[in-house]
Amino acid sequence: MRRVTIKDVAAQAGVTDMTVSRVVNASGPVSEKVRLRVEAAINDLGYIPNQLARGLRLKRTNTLALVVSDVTNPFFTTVARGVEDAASDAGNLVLLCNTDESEKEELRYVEMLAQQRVDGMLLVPARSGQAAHDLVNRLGMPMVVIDRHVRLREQSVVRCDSYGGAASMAKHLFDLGHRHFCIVAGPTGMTTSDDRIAGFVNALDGLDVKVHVLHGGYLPESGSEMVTRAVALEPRPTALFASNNFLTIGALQGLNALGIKVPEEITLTGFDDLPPSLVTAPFLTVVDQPAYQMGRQAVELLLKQLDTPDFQPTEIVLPTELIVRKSSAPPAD
Amino acid sequence: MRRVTIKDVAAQAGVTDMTVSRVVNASGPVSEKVRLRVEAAINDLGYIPNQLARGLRLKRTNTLALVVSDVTNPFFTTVARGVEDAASDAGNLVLLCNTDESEKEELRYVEMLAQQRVDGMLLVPARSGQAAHDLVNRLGMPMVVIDRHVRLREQSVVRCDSYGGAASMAKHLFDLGHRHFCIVAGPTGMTTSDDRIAGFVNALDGLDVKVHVLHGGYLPESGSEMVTRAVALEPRPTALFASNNFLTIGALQGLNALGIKVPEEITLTGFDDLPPSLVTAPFLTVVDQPAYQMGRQAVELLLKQLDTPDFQPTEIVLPTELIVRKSSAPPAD
DNA sequence: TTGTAGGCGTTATCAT
DNA sequence: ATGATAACGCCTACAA
Repeated sequence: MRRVTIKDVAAQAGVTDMTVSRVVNASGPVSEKVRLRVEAAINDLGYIPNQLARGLRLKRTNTLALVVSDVTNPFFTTVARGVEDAASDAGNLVLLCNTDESEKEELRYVEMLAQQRVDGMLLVPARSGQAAHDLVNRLGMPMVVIDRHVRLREQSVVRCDSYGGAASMAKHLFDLGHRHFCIVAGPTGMTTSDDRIAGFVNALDGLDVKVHVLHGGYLPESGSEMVTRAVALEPRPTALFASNNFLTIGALQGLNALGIKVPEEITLTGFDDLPPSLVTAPFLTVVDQPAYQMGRQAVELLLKQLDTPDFQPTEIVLPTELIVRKSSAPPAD
Repeated sequence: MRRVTIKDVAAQAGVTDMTVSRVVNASGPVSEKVRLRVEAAINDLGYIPNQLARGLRLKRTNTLALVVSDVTNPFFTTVARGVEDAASDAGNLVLLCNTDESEKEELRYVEMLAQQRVDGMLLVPARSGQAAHDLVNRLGMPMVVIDRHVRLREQSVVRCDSYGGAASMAKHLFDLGHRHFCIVAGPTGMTTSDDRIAGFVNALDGLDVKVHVLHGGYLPESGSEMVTRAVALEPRPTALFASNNFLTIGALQGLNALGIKVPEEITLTGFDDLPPSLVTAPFLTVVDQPAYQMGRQAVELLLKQLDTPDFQPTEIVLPTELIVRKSSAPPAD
């Protein structure tokens, strides 16, 4: 059950492999007559070009890698869809990797991907992402960072205005009359989370308000856990701001479990919206980011980088949108 | 900026490439002294084995492909996570492809994946999936079909008991007192959908009930659209059963838009649960399938198939679970 | 324990 | 317009 090679096709068509190669890739002059014969042979034999051999020769695999913390998070799911669509449009395949925020996993994947000679990498850095970033750079692998960025490193990034988005949320809540806030955040060190905290806090700078910041994990359970700490603060904050979608959902679950009504007893807001296809009754006031577009643009940037020598690292910052819904209301008093 | 090859390492360590190969793959005897020298050279030079060359020689790429209709559907998102985890555990990478239920796209991907010489394929067939299945078979590519299956073809499948799951739902609704049902289904031809309809209908066979079946697309909008048709039926059905998660959500959105209260005015149920991390207040009565496990087991089956000559097509049918929640209640009357 | 020869399936380059 | 040659980087088989 040997695979059909270019030589088999050549023999069948009575030419050499080079001629077949020219036909397959339209990479050189071939007489009409010969071309037809070769095409017939290709169909007869069911020839499938071997991209391994091709890649070995051309140093190009038409394969990109997407490394995220967890596809299961709808934000990343949507990013992944954008990435796959844009890659597919350009004839590229996408390898998907989940790190679960582990820098060790991240490094392991980068190494595997380097071995696979992927053409480029789309990376959502796990935590600080320094080590992975340095490795990728040392290997000279083209890369575009998505969502978060890596501090103190030159890099191409496609991200959102986390700072401004959080600031707009802070203003919204302040305008509603809130003066005592609690930010439910993930681990420190992620630039998005840090930016969101900074944006929120600085927007309220100079005003007579109190802002607590709680740090925890990045999964819903952690949101639930932090929210029980938040409502135990004295005096109890009247408005909560969670720094990502999983934390927001976890916070809401936690409040439900505690029997605390949103927004009657407390206001809950967050970063990241949920896709309309997942929500029957949109309820949460959130800062939304264009996840799908982030994925698409990251790929476009990466591909441009691939065939531009001396490409300069580029930063693309997409705008966020404040979506006001039922979960935010004036404080009860 | 040439890449370091095995020969560079060999030269640096004062041995031949074969010896380096033996060290890298632990594939033959190497004296302690030489091994240390080679390892030092590998580190010095930052050698990264080229999997293209390796794959070309070994005819093995350690890469699997997952072809689904849309990762954005939480069912497939979860399957994808299971696939990636299991593949990663075995040192494999996963290529992700979205077909959007297009058989043309499906074929295009299968062809690209064959060119990449992936070791095997995990396929959720688009619609009937016949053409893709035949192509994969003709190419002799190992494959495991997930979720749906391809009619009249021998194949390895990991799927759920759609028939039994739907039957248990029918019984649940009948026991609540419902006698007039409407099934909100996707396009015909998908085995899951067809099985769910059959399971539901047959479970009520011989009983004095009425069951309407509506067919449409597979996205939420279609669920909304069908539900407006459903509630216009005379007499209006008292219980709805949607054949997948997107249709269920769409149906609920549609009912909300029409101002029809669930479950007070109508009972709404569906197939597929939503991950707990996405839902704050679980509400829908559903038949749940173990999506993550399906992904994992599919990979395990595929890997077993890879290194078992004459592997016999195997079918794994996982049980479903009826989860009764607030959206189902006795008919109003 | 280590090395030599050859080939995996392509394509760039140069020649005819 | 077509062909011969060599190389991409690695590993199997065999020899030393």
